[in-house]
Amino acid sequence: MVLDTIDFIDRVEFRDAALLSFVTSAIIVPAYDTVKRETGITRAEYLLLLCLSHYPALTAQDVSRLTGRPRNSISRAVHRMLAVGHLSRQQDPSDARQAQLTITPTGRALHEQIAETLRLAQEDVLSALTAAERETVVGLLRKVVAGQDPDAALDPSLDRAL
Amino acid sequence: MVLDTIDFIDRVEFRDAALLSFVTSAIIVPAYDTVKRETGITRAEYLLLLCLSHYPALTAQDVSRLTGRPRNSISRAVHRMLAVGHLSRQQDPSDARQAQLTITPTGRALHEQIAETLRLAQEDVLSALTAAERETVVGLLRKVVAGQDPDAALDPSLDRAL
DNA sequence: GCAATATTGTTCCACTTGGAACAATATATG
DNA sequence: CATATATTGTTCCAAGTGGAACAATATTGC
Repeated sequence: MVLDTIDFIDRVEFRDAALLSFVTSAIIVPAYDTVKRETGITRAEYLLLLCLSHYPALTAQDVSRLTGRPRNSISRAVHRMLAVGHLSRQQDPSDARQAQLTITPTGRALHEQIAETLRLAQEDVLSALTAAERETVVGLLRKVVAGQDPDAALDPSLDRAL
Repeated sequence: MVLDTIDFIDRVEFRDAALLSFVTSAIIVPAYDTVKRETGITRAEYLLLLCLSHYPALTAQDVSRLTGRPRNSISRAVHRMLAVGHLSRQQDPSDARQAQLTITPTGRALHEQIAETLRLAQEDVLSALTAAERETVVGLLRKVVAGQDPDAALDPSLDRAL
């Protein structure tokens, strides 16, 4: 029996979603495995660093909403990253429930290493396209993203695949 | 603080991968949650049914390779689906180690229900594109898939997102 | 033909994950 | 102003997951 994932995808009832999923996974999965092996960092932890490296300060709740991961996952990630000094936490004076999280220089350095791994994986997979083709795909994906119901759009967020 | 996942994606170091991931998740995650809620079916189980509904018979190992999930996950899924009568197993006479798996009518019906959920979610998200645009994206994604190293291509498979 | 190696499917276990309940604090409502 | 409701972050727990070791069988190499 000849088994070929690619032929299989072509016959699936939701082929377009399967194609998207396959390409996404082809980038994300190997890259994330590399990150985990090289740094021991967990997915929630890396999403946390990613968010904090793009905002001056965020609460755990902010990160949860931005990434679509539940608050307890983020809470765990915050504690681990605090323990190894990749971020710092400052109690919010105006609201005793929440704390502002900030990334430290070592956290930022780690983030840059991880981002580079992801970026390389992305280039590796997408190099099958010419520059113009890639621009076309990106443009159309942006159109899809822009077309989502804004309320619903926050939900899928970066969950699961990224 | 204004938090917008979409703006965030635009600033990420690996933006194209993030876009792909977002669109994939926007389809897959809500659809899969619906499937789980409505049918109680697990991801490995649904991948199993999906594979078996597209091949006359497969071994557990075949399914593992097609989906990229480890054999023990498939083994568990096979036992659960056998228990509820969604598939049948027949010992291979030519190789006592393996068994041929076949989907039953009830399994096929369940698969069709699940596939319809996925297909609707796909249409919902991708309806932001015109038919021509969608064809363009699909064509370019196929080119990306075709451009992958065939050995590596089997690995990401349907893992993680689908 | 036999020993070494590979493959299939399973069990076991350690780990990650996310839902639910919770305490502390803040906000809304009458 | 007091009570009801909402929000933040945490802990606990049940479930899913995948690596590793395993027994049974097949294949390979000498």
